[in-house]
Order: sequence, then C-alpha cells, then structure tokens
Amino acid sequence: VQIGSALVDMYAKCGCIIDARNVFDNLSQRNVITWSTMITGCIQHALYDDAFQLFDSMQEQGIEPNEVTFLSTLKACAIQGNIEQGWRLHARVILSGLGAHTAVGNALIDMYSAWQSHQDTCAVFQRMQKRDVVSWTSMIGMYTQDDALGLEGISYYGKMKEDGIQPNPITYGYVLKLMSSMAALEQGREIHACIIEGGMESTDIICNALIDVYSRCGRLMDAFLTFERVHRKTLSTWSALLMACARHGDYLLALEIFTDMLSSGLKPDDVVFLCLLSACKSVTESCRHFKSMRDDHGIIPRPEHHNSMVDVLGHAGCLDEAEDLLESNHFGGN
RNA sequence: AAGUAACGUCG
Repeated sequence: VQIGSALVDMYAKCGCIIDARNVFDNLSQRNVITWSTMITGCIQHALYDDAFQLFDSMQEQGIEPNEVTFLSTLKACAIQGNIEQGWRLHARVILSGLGAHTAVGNALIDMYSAWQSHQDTCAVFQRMQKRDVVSWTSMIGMYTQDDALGLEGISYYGKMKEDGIQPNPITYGYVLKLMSSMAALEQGREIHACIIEGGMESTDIICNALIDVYSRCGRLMDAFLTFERVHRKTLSTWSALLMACARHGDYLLALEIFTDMLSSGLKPDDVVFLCLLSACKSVTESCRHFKSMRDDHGIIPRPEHHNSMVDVLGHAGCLDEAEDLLESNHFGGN
C-alpha cells in the first residue's frame, strides 16, 4: 500500500496526473493515504470534479476521510468557490469529530475567507480551541482584502502576540501590506523593529513587502537597497521594483530594471508587463513593449494591458487611438 | 507514503 501511494504521489507531482490515476486504478490495496494522495493530485491539477468523485467513492468503499483528506478538499472549495460542497465538507468535518483540529480549522478559515464570508471566517476562528500562527496569519490575511478593514487586521496582530504566538515572515508580509495601505508610518516603524528583533529582516518575503512599502512612501532609494538584499529574486521582487519606478515616474529606470531582469534569466509574465507598461509615458514605448510581450514573449494580452495602453494614449492626447483600442478590447475592460 | 496561511499589477 505504501509503495502504491508513493507511486501515485510521485506521478502526480511530476505532472503526470494521467499516469497517477492509472496506477491508482490498478492498485489492489488502497487506504486513506492512497485516496488522499490521489485526491490531492487531482486538486493540484485543477481536476476538482474528479477529486470530489473520488471523495465519494472512497466512502462508498468504506474508507472514511481523515484530516488530510479534508485539508485538500477544503482548499479545493476555497479555490473554486464551491459553496455547496464547502458547507457539506464543513458539516462532515464536525461529524467526523475533527471540529477541534487546528489545521482543519485553518483550512476552513481560509475557505470562508476566500469566499469573502467574513462572518463565517470569524465564527470558525472564534470556535477554535487551539490557534496557531497559521490561524492568526490567515485572519490577518483576510483583512488585507479590504482596505477599510485594515485596523481590524492590525488588531489581530496585537491579539496574536498577547496570545503568545510568534509571528513569522508570512504574518509580517500581511501586516506590512496593511500598514502601507493605511499609510501608518509610526506603527510601521514599530513593526519594522519587531521584524528586525525577530531576525527576519532579510527574508525574501519581507524584503518584497518592504520594497512595496518604501515605494509607496516615495522612498525609492530604500526600495532599491532592499531589492539588493533579496537573495532569490522572483517575478514578485522584480515587479515590485518596477512598480516603484512607475510610481516615481521614472520610465528609463524601469526599462533598465526590466533589462536586468531579462539578463538574469527570468521569464517575464503578464504582471511584469503590466508594471512595465504602467511606467511608460510615451506611446511608442508603450506600443513597443506591448508588441514585444505578445510577439516575443507569447503572453496573451489581458484587458488590463489594453487599459494600460489606453492610459498612455489618453495622456498623450491620442484620444481617437485610445477609443479604437477600447473598441477592439472585447474582454470587457474599461 | 498524503495535508492547511505565502510576497508583485489591476481588481
């Protein structure tokens, strides 16, 4: 059974979900782990219907889902916004006696938060018996969805510390995001001090968040200094810096950054181009990058890219061209 | 042998 489960897992993680399924179907012995592995594999490949069919079949065959099974199926409901299935799972969690399981509770928080059901999220959180970093961090994360709720998010950060739970870089990533959206500078400094105290000031996730904070405060230099400290620069890192240039109105600098990024070997994605386009001031530059994105990098323009172009055209006073572009934009952007 | 929060654009 163990070998079988491991095989299914291996194929699923290699991206061969078909092979995983073949192995799974041909196994003579399957336990909860085998089923959960297969279900998780399907979910990672966005095969949600298959996942839930398997979830039903396993029970028909007398195998009860355990906490791990619930963790991945709840996540699937969160991602696809499958409300009926999510409620059903929540009920099943309670029936299975897993109502007090911390990780399962966290998955529920995350699901309701992804659905934007504020009430349900809070209800689950309050009923939890043991809350860990993930529970608190997920709550704080929920409050980053809406700028108006920033203060509430910060209050969770305070309560978390009172509760003796140590925030981690992910927590601080969210907290910094809240701070910058509220433009709370003094509080931001306090947080920064805590981050340094915790020895987390050089973790990539925090640096990426800091680049953003600095750029919103107009501190381009600090954004750059932070950028230098990032060990593994990802697309997020680069686009945060591109946005910093864009906010600063420095197209040439953005272009230089973009070129550096290309020579570092990373492949730009649609978001990187959005940032670059938002730094463009002239129609020629903007068109050039737009075409290069589509033709050289094979990225299908989204409505947002067109909108970015429309902005530049508008600023340049080319209203007719802007209108043409808007009309050719069939994706419903404005 | 399976598992929950993870940083960038606009939203």
